[in-house]
Order: sequence, then C-alpha cells, then structure tokens
Amino acid sequence: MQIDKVYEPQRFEPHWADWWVDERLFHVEAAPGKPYFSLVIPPPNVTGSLHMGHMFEHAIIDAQIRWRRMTGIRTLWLPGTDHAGIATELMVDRQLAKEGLTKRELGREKFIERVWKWKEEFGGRIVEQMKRAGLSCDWPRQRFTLDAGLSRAVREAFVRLYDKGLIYRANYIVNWCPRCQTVLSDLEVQHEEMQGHLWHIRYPVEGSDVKLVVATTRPETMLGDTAVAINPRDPRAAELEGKFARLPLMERAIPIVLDEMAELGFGSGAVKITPAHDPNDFEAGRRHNLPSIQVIDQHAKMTAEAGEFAGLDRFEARKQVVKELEKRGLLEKVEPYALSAGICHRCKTLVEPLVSKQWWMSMKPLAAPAIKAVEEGRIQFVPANWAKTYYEWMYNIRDWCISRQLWWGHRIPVWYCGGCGKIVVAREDPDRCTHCGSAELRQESDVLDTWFSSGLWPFSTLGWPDDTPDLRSFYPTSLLVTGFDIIFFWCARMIMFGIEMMGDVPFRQVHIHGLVRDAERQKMSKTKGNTIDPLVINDKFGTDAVRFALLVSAAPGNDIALSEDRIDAERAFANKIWNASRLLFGKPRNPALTGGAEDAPRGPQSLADRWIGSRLNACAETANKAFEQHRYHEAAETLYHFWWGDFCDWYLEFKKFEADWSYAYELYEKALRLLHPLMPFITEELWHRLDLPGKSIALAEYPRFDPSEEDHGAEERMQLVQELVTEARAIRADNKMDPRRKMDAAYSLEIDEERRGMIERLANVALIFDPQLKQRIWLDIPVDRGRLERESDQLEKQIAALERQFGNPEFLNKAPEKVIAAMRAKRAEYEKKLAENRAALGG
RNA sequence: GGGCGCGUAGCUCAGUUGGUUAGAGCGCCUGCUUCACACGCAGGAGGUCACAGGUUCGAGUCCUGUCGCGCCCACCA
Repeated sequence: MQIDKVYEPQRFEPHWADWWVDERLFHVEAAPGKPYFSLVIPPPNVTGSLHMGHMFEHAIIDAQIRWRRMTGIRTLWLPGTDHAGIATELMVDRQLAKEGLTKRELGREKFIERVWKWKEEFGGRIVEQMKRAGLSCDWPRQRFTLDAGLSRAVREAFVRLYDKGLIYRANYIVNWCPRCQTVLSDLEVQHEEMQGHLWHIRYPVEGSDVKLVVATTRPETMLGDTAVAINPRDPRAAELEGKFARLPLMERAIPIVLDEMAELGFGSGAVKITPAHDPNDFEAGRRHNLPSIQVIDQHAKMTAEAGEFAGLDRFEARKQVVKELEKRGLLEKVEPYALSAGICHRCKTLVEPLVSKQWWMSMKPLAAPAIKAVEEGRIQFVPANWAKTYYEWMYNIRDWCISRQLWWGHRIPVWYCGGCGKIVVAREDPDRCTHCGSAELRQESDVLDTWFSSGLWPFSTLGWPDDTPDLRSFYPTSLLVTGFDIIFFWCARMIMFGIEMMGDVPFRQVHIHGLVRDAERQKMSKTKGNTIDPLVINDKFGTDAVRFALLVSAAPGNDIALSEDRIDAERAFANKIWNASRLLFGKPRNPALTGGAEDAPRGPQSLADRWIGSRLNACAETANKAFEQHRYHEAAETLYHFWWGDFCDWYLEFKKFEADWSYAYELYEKALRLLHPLMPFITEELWHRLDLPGKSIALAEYPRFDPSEEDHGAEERMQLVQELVTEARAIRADNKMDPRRKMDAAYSLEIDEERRGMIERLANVALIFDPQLKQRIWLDIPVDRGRLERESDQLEKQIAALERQFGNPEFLNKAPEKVIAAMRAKRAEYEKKLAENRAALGG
C-alpha cells in the first residue's frame, strides 16, 4: 500500500468533503415510528461568513451526529440558514451607502431584490464553508427561513395565535432604534454602563415659594413632562398634593401627584414624569391618567411640541436645555452619574423609548407549559445549571413585540380594510374583506421579528403545518446544541412554539456550549482584530486538527481558549497517525493466510495483541460514554492517548519484533472507526486505503464495549513489561549510559520467555535466563543507588501514611470495604517494591 | 438590585456522585539523525489545588465567610 510521506490534509480533505455531499452519504429517508436521532442546525445568519464560534458548534454537532450514525440509529442532521432581518438589512444598508444610496430611495421591492442577491452570495458562501468543513448534514433537506414552506409555517402560526387571542396590536412604549428605524424587542437592546450626569432642576410650585427639585439623566425630556411625583410618605406630601408645578421653559402647569415611584431619600425626592419617553413614566402616566406629549420623534429629533427646541437632535437639545435652565437659575446642581444605557444590539445606536402601535404576543400563557416541560425533565439542559437561567427568564417573561419596521422578513399577514376599517388576518392573501366584502385592502407593512420564524425551525423545516412523514419521523428532535447567548432569543421560544403548535417539546436535550476565545481568553471580535478565520486556519492546519483542538478543550459549558499552538499540537497528532499508518502499511497484511481470504479476522496472536485489544475495548467504553454525556474533551483525550501512547509508543514498537501483523490491521481499522467522529477526514482517507467492503467509514459500526475483549491478564502482564522497560531506560538515562550498548539488569522477577523478549528488545538489556530457576531470572546491572534510595524514602512515607489510616478504627468502621481493600493492595505493592529496592541496594 | 460561574504546574485547561502517590497539551531541562514520524524518540524538573474557618475516618471535590476576576438578567429619576 502506498502512502505519501508527509501528512498533508489539503490533499485529501476537499476530496472527501465533496464526495460526502455528492454521494448523498448522509441523506436519510423518513420512516415514521422507527427509532431515530435528529437535530436541526442552529441556522447561521446569511450576513457574512462563518466564524470560529460556528466552527466549534459544528464540530460538536458533527461529532455527536457521526457517533450516533455509527451506532446504527437512523440519524438526521438538517442544515439551513436564517434570513436574519435586522442584521442583513444593516449589511445591505451599508453596501448601499457606499453607492450613495438609501433603502428608502430604492423602494421596498427593489431593496428586497437587492437583499435576495446578497443572500444568494453570502448564504451560498456559508453553505460552501459548511460543506468544506465536512459536516455530515442531510444536504437535500437544506432550508432557509424565508423559503416558501417556512413562510407558510409562519403564517399558520401567526393566524393560530391571533385566533387564540395571543397576538394583539397595542400602543405601548417601545425600544426604538433611530438608525434602523424600527422597534426592537427587549432582548435586542443591549445595556451598557456609561458615565453620565444627574441634573437637578428646580420646578417652581404654583401659588407657593417652594421649588421642587427633580433629578434627571435626560434633561431634554423635561419638555414632555406632564407631572411631577413625590412619595406619599414624603413630609411635603400633604402640602403639595393637588398643587401644580410650573414646567420651566415650556411654562406649562403640571400636576404634582403622589406615587411610590419616587423613592424616599433618592436625590431630591421628586421625580419628573414624561410618559412619552420613559417606560417607567409611561406606566405612571397610565396610573394617574396623564397626557402624553411626544417631544422626540423617530429620528431622535425634537418635535414641534418641544417649542423653541424643535428640530434639534436629542443630544444637541440636551445641551441647549441645560444651558437655558442654567441661564434662568433653575439648575440646582449637576452630579456625575453612572447609568446603563440601552443600545441597539445590531448597530449600537442609543435606543429611544417611544410610544408606538405595534404587534405583540402574550407570553405568560405560552411560558407556563414551557416551564413545566423543563421542570418535568421532558427537556434536559446540559450542563443542568442552565435550566436556572431559563427559569429565571421564563418566570419574569413579558409580552414580546413581534413587529418590525423592516422590509426583509415575513410580512405580517394582516390586512386593513378601507371599507369597514376592520382587519383581516389570513393564511392566504385575501381579495376582499371578510367582514364587508370591500376590495380596498391594504396589507400591514411591518414584518415579523426574525426570531418568530426561527422559533418554528424544528418543525417548519420538517414540513409543518402539513402532517408529513418527515415530521412524524423526526419530531421531536433529539438534541439542540447552541450557545448560552441565545437561550432566550431562540431556545425558549422554540420550546414555547413547539408545545403550542405541535403539542410536544421541540427537542429532548439542550447542550449549551461555551464561547471560543483567543489564547488570552479575550472574546474574539473583528474590532479587536483577534479573530481566527476558519477558512485560513483549516487550510493551514487541516480541518481535522482544528476540530480536534476545539473538542479536546470543550469541557461541557466552558469557554475555550484557542491558540495556534494548540491546533499545531493536534496536527502533530494527525501526523502521528499518518506515520503510524505508513509503518503499518509497509508490513504484510496477513502472512499466515493466502489468496482471497486475506482479510479473514484471526483475533489476537500475541501478548501485545491481546493487550492492545483489551486497551481498545476499554477506550471504546470510555468514548461511547463520553459522547453519550456530551463530554467531547474526554472522548478526544482518551483517543489521543490510546493512539499515541498505547498504539504508537508501545504496541507498534512491540510489533516490530513480531512477524504476524494480521491483528495489527484488524485493530488499526477499529481504532480508525473509534476516532472517526472527531477526525472525519484522515480516518476516511486511511480507511479507504484498507480497501474494505464498506462504502465509507462514516457508515461503519462504532466499536462498542465487548466483555469478551476484556483481558485483565494481558493488561497486568504487559504492565510489568512496561514498568521494567521504563525503569531500565531511566537507569540508562540517569547514568548517561550509551543507549546503543546493551546493559544488564539487577532485579529478580518472575517472567516468561515472551515477556523476556519484549523487555530485552525495548529496553536494550541482556536478561540472564536461568533454566534451573524455571521462570525466575536474575539480572545483574549497575544500580543507581541515589535513585533507589530516593524512591525507597518515598515508599516508606507512603506506607507509613497507609499504616496511620489502618490504625484508625473509625476509618476501618466507616470507610467502604472497596476502599479499604484497594488501600491494602496498595500497601502490599509498596512493601514488595521496597523489599526489591532494599535487596538491590544491599546486594 | 437579582442570578450564574471562575480562581489547580511558567501558560491554557481537565479532574462526573468526597477515597490511596492531583493529570494533559504547550513551554522548560537532559540525552538521542533507533531503518513510520525531529509534526519525532527516551528520560526529567515543576503544584501548601486563591485565602480563612467548618463538616467528615478522609476535602481540589461538600458548607460558611473573605479577597480577586468574568458573564447574564432588571422599567437603578
């Protein structure tokens, strides 16, 4: 068998990536009622290209999916992409801006055309990246949140919820992004600590000399004040209740009301109320029946209601208002003040609270069964702690603003009738008003929040609302793998939608993974310039090495610090496997057999064979358990040490002195399968060199724990060989002995001919085999006295520590039998070793 | 204000229900062109597990507190 001298993943990875897709290797047919494992991809946004976070998530999913598939269960990984409303519009906005255009100038239709073009380009790029990464997705089932089927699902869901009274339209104070020109949900507003000021302003009380001092962080909003509140327990309450304050600058009389919102002892004890521009004040306005005066418009400019300040930008207005108040001696003081400001999580513009008529979804009724599903364990979080975060949000959930003043998205299926003024909500575009028959219908111009369609993803992608074989075959899905940052945005909403629309949870388990950070644990970000581009890194080190580096660091839920050093180490691992294969492939496949029966498995032939078989078996047990529990780092580490430590360092070295390599091939093939979910490319490449009957290693069986392969005897016998070899090498190194010259040993031990040969060869020692003593040999080698003395001291200390334990009756009473027995065995072992050392030193 | 998490070898991190001598990768030191691999081989140094108490026969692991760091949620004038 020929194999290139150097491991160059670039030479075969693209080939297998294409082959997997072209052969539709991971396509799976519907089979209602049959056992399955299914997972829908968290659809990446079509905004650009994939980053390391995606790569990490995909490496986890692919490992899990490939492992499941190899265990023989019907396995589906459904791929797709998300239209990502605001994010994509922002990208296209920027592109237009470079051409000196705006989306309004272009018009709705032309703009959407433009975005589709963008989607074709970048969405396509993302899909290509995923294919190149070798993700074992069922590509023929690929979906996009705006494709026809999913759009139909969106309408269905909207109409059902509307009919149930769970979707409503209302005027309320919302988060408005003056740049994106749309409303945002609470989740889309990011809070950032900012250093601001607290301005204390004097409001004169009418018919009195008293001046009420109010404190505010936003003086420009005072122009829209319609009341001032003080706490009912405020000493001034009785005197001021029912009186009016004179609003400075606007010269308007506004009532003084009593309200708990004014906290006793905070600032001056009085609070200005601006119902149109503050969520808190909005509620207060409702409580006290106050008028609402909008002084800031949707572009964050002052309205005509702002009098002399009309037309000014909100920040400029702030300066002017403060200046004017100062001039009139109404500014008592200014203090520095730390506040958290809400900014648009897409474009980072300061969000403006505005009163606006929007579409909302009632969440409490949907949340209750979703909470129950997790409480009852029908959905399990991994790590379990994340359930707390989920509960916390769900218990305090508020209604969801689902309309967006955007163009790229699912247009809300609501029509306003010009005839009777009523609204029509329909699955299909209506020709006439269902109430009055008028043809004068105008569709709602708003689109839905992107997360509305994402929330339907686990079933809309399987054909819902139709009762399809796919849906009956793969829903509920088995697992969701995602980041903690979208537990609320996506995960929680899928659970609510799933239960509401399908009557069952959308997935059984949620694996929450961490963040990929750079080597210094900094978040990767374009602005910091510390990002690692998956394309570049995969090309440099090979996809297998990058995947393995990600997974070996992936302790459940923890962030990972990724460095090129780490990836380089895993490339070295791949290279090690490659070279071990070169050694193996240079050996006769099966000298004991001839003709066509060359591949007939013959099982282990030697002690080394039995030992490695037993080791691989143990490794298979650990790996299966690790995948089951989403402990990828454990699977990776175990396989790393099996391949490098056991297979290469010991087994192959032993085999070099044996003639029969038939079992080595058998075991090697099994070891490739064991590694395949973590390193799909190199294992596929090498597996094909074996020219076996199967089509792909990805469809071969994953090795399982087999009690008949367990061979404790072989492991124990081999352990002694390893210890002796290591000891002999250490003596040689400590004494600076020439490694090429044979040495004699000075131990008395029970040994058989087979092991004698192993020790002699690997340790390069001459063992004197005494037939008179049968299996006992006496070795005569120079001893490193210092080494033995140090070791003996250690042993004495350890034995003394154990004696202390055994002398403690409490320990003997309370410790489990198992632990005591293990410690007794340990003591015996130490004592034996100590005796050996003393004999060697004495002689 | 509420919630979650972290602090283990020079660096980055493992350590699942408490149990014997706490591990890995990288880095470091020593010696090797050993016929698969210098992306390698062999040997080695390096940790009072942040700190202080407590529970226990036994604590890196459980409890309390302190210090340091991070994240999330919240209508904090």
